[in-house]
Amino acid sequence: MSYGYGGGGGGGRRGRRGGRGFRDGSRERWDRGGGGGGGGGSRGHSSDFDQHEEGGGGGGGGGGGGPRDRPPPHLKGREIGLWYARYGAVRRKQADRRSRAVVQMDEAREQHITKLLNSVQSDHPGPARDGWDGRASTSGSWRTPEKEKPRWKDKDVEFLFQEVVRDSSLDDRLKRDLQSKKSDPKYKEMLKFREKLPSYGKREELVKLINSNRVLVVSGETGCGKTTQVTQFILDDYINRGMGSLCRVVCTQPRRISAISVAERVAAERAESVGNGNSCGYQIRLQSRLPRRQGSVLYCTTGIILQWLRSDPLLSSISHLVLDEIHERNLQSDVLLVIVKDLLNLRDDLKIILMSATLNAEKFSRYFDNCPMIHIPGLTFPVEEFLLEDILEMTRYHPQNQDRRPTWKRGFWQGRNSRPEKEEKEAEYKESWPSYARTLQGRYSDNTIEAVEMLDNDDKIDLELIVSLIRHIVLNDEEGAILVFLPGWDNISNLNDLLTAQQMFRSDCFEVFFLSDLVFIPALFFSLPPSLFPLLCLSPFPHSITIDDVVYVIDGGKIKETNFDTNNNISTMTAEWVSLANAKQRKGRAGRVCPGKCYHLYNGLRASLLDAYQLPEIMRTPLEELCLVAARILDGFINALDRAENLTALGFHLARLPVEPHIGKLILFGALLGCLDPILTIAASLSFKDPFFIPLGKEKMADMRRRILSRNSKSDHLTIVNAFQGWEEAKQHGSRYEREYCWDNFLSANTLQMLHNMKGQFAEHLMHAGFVSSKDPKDPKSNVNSGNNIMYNEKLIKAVIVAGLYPKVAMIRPSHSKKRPGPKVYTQADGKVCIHPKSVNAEETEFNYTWLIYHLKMRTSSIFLYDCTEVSPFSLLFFGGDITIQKDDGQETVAVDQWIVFRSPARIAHLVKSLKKELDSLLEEKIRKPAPVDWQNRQSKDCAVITAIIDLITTQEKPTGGTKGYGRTWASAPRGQHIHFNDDDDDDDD
DNA sequence: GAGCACTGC
Repeated sequence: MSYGYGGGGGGGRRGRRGGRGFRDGSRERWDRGGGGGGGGGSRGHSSDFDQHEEGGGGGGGGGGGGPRDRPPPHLKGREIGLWYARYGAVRRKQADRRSRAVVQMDEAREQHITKLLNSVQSDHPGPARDGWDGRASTSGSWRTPEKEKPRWKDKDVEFLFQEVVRDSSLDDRLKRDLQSKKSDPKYKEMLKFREKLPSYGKREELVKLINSNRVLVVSGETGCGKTTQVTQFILDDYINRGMGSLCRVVCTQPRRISAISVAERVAAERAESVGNGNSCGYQIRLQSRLPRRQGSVLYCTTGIILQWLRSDPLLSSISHLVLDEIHERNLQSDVLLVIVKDLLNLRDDLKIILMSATLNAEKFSRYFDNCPMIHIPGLTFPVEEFLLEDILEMTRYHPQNQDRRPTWKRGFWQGRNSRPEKEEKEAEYKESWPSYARTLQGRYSDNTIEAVEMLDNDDKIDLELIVSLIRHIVLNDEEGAILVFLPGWDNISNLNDLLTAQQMFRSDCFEVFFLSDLVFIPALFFSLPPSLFPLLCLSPFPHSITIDDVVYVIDGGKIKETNFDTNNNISTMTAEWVSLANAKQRKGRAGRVCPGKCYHLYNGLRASLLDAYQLPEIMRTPLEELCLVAARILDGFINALDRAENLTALGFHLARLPVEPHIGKLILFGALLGCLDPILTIAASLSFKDPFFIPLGKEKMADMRRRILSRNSKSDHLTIVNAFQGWEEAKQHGSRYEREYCWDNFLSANTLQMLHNMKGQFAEHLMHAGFVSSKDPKDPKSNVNSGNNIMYNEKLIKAVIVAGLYPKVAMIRPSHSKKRPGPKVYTQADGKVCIHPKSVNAEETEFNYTWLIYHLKMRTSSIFLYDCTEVSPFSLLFFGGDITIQKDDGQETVAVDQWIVFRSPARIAHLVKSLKKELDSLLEEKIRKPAPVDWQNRQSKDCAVITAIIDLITTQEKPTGGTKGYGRTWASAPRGQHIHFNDDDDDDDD
């Protein structure tokens, strides 16, 4: 008989899901250390079980040995399942207790640390404050760092602070230049093109409206030329009126790539090169080509403006601020809108131009007190639309292979909505269905009506239907490219497989292209014949392709959406129904050059229930991220008002780093603990993206390369450090080696270069703040503890990762299951979670310790930890939360935040706790008065305490390695006490 | 066994 739920199992499992809920079920499993040892007692109505527990549990030799425990014979059905569930919980608790790592240190260290503590503790009488991250402290030392940091001294930015001052000789020169341009053949040719744009026809009206209003909304679809023309109209109007020097237009773009390409386009239209002090330039993070200070147009990302606001809350150097693509409702553009509205009260000379798609232009006008709007027509051809029932009728398709499993057997989260509004929508849909089905009768065949109903019962996109539709178009319609919108890579890959399996699509006349950057949704690009698309075939940059050749659009009806589930406090990413705005945008992809057709894979009822727009990002984002944006802006305002004393010292520094708080903390610790270079690599990749890519079909190979690069570190973060170091080395040997290295290891050279640049930016910040003495991340003075070129200090780096990312901790329980390899992982809040398959730890079976630290956790098909690093007890004790020392069931333990429990003699635990207090107060002091640690002076208190801790972390925890299950060092699970779980034991959680 | 999309003096 197998362990788990036999006959009554299904019922038990469903009951747990439906009844008390996922989180309650999992929370029970946690041994909270302090909270009463006997787990069974609190819920025990089953005396049979309790007796049994006492009899079987005390043996101590592990569960693997004796005869299998069984439920008492009088229990039946569901009771048996419940008995096993409780039995399993107690057994796990016992096993966890047995498997707790032992925290110890050798006698010499113990004496050394005792002595050290005696010598330093006299320095400050009171106990160290709770935690140094500001959670509990209200003490005065948390106030602003004592010396005010100098303002940013970069040349590029300095001029932005200068107010626009009229310069009449410049006015004259700009006017003469513009006049002479009119005879420049390049300019004239460009002008011919510009004059054909719909926005050019509105030139005079636009200029008039901008000059006579403080805020103007310009609406118009992509392709009407508003992004490239409106800025130029403003500038040229000023120049022509002899006041060019007073004009400085800044136009924000949501994406880096568009800021560059639009600036290049505008420069070309003005027969100039971009930047170089000319009339048009761009600025994005770590990359800029700046125009002249006065009489110019600057395109930049929205984030750049948000950063400027910190130094110059009034944006005093700008005369016109143009916010482009605000209909997208990005987090950053929404935040900027709020700020701009306030800014209008402080600056009566600032002009604001909001550019949006037509769809929601009015909303923005209303937000700005019904400011005037102007509409620019687009240049599009009519597109005929079809709904699911039309498609089924014309293709005579009948669904096969429908998922007929009962709903509860499908994935747990499938069909579950994070937001209550979506549940309501579903209910409304179900209620309206019968009457809608009646309206179909007579207009459509019975076959179609039945098929619509069948497809309605399934969440998945029917890819066979898409194949059938593509066949129909190819056989019955005019020639033209077909663009398919699908919500994810797996859909695209599967559709590609289905298509290429068909004889008719294997001929040379057809070619399938993948575009991943198109309108932010992976889309399958299907065309005939391929000769129509030389760009597609030749261009190494898919996003530079125009899709003017698309005549047919197939809209799968779904879009991937990130959300934040406030009930369970977790980020999610799921495929949801598109909004009307999405559908319209997809439809717009057909008919760019001739009339087109658009096929939506949802029925008329669904169409009537679609939301007008997606919920804006600002409503779907975790508060942490929002607060950060707000804090950074407010920091700028507060600073300007000289009230920075409200920020803690740590907050003060974190607000200045262009990263989220956890990563900022990581960076500061990397500097303070002298291992800057590797930590900055990790920080850059966590805040941007990891440099690995996984091509479709090469997953296994890519996994293998990553595992090799991990060098058995059990760490995705160190894998990235290794990859980065390998890349730096390869680059030194020349670009051919660099290319080969990247190719062999599935690395993106572009991403690695970006990481490199970001590291430089971080180091520069640290230097300006006073934490390090050089802006070179590799400076030896910043890396005294990094290790050497051949071997970096793996253990210390892992400890610093804990310092930055804590409390994002997960617990590992071993699994020796053959059918499901890899560790079983639990977090305190979510219960069982999965390590994402791209992690090097996804299938790891040999861990040295039982704790992981991670950065990104998201719920998609399951709850995944996307990146993780195995970490040691000492690193959690010194760099985690509050330490408590207590006895648990006779065991002497030391725990971090009551949850992460180790066995440790009380004597040692107290020593560790005192040393951590010293570390906290020292770090607090360092952050309050930033200064590089003086590693030369080994006698200094800083150095002595930090060195003692580094010594403990690096020498007192030596896993012997090479064994299965837990590490077998005396600092980990003691010999002879390995935990044995049965192979079928991993069936107990969801 | 899985990868919507962006962004940061």
